[in-house]
Amino acid sequence: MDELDPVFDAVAAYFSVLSEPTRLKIMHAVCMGEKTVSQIVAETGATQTNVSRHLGLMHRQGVLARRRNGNQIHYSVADPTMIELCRTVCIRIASTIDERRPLKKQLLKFLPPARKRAA
Amino acid sequence: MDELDPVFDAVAAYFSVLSEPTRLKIMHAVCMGEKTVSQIVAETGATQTNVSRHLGLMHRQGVLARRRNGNQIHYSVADPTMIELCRTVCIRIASTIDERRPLKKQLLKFLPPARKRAA
DNA sequence: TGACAATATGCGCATGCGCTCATATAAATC
DNA sequence: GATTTATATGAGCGCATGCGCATATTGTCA
Repeated sequence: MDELDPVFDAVAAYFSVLSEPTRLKIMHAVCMGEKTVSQIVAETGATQTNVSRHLGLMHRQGVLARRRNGNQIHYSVADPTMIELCRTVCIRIASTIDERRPLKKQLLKFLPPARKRAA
Repeated sequence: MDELDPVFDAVAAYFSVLSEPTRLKIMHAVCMGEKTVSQIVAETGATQTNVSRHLGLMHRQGVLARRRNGNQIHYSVADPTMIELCRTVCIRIASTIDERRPLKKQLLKFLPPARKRAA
């Protein structure tokens, strides 16, 4: 089974991107369209340094795309699979904790209106 | 955005389970049916201690189900969404690294025969 | 009851990782 | 060129986590 090690490492690295609350906030911020670093900082409430670090990491991983416009840099989702995974997990968690209504409602906010009904 | 913090934490915790190679090996070992701890240890090549730790964690998270049979304990997948996520990521990674054929072939091993053709 | 097999757990270590402070780079504006 | 705005980066800290060794727990069988 050793020859599969690089496979497991790659998959683990992929999931690692989404295993951090701040990065998930960033995904949530840019999933509807590209955003400036400043916008992301404002939306997430995280430090500029910290946001920049995570953005750099996500860009290196191929998750986010960069676009420079003068002074500022716009980030957008480069890997739609990431969004798909987030939606899947949100649906799953929402169904798991049916008793906790407020949290469920918040989770469903992540779904586009169309799929909100389906769930 | 602060009121969404518990949501992001929950989603991050969910993905965290899959962000570790050894736990992915365990998922791969039990995804086709329940297995004994000893069997999982043999299949993954990891230490008994380490496997037991990960199994306990995954069980506490609701990912795996336990079943005691005399001396030994059988673990099985309790959350099918986890498998779905793994398949999604495997497909994604395989398509990303088209040039690295050997790795791609190994990734596709994770898919059931039916979907292997679809991908 | 004693010995052996299967699984879990306390403890300590080492590494990774997220975070912050200060500073560096880059572009715009004066 | 100097200042201001926007973003990135080096250094260091603290904590979480994966791991292994030894040992505890639980069950089986003689």
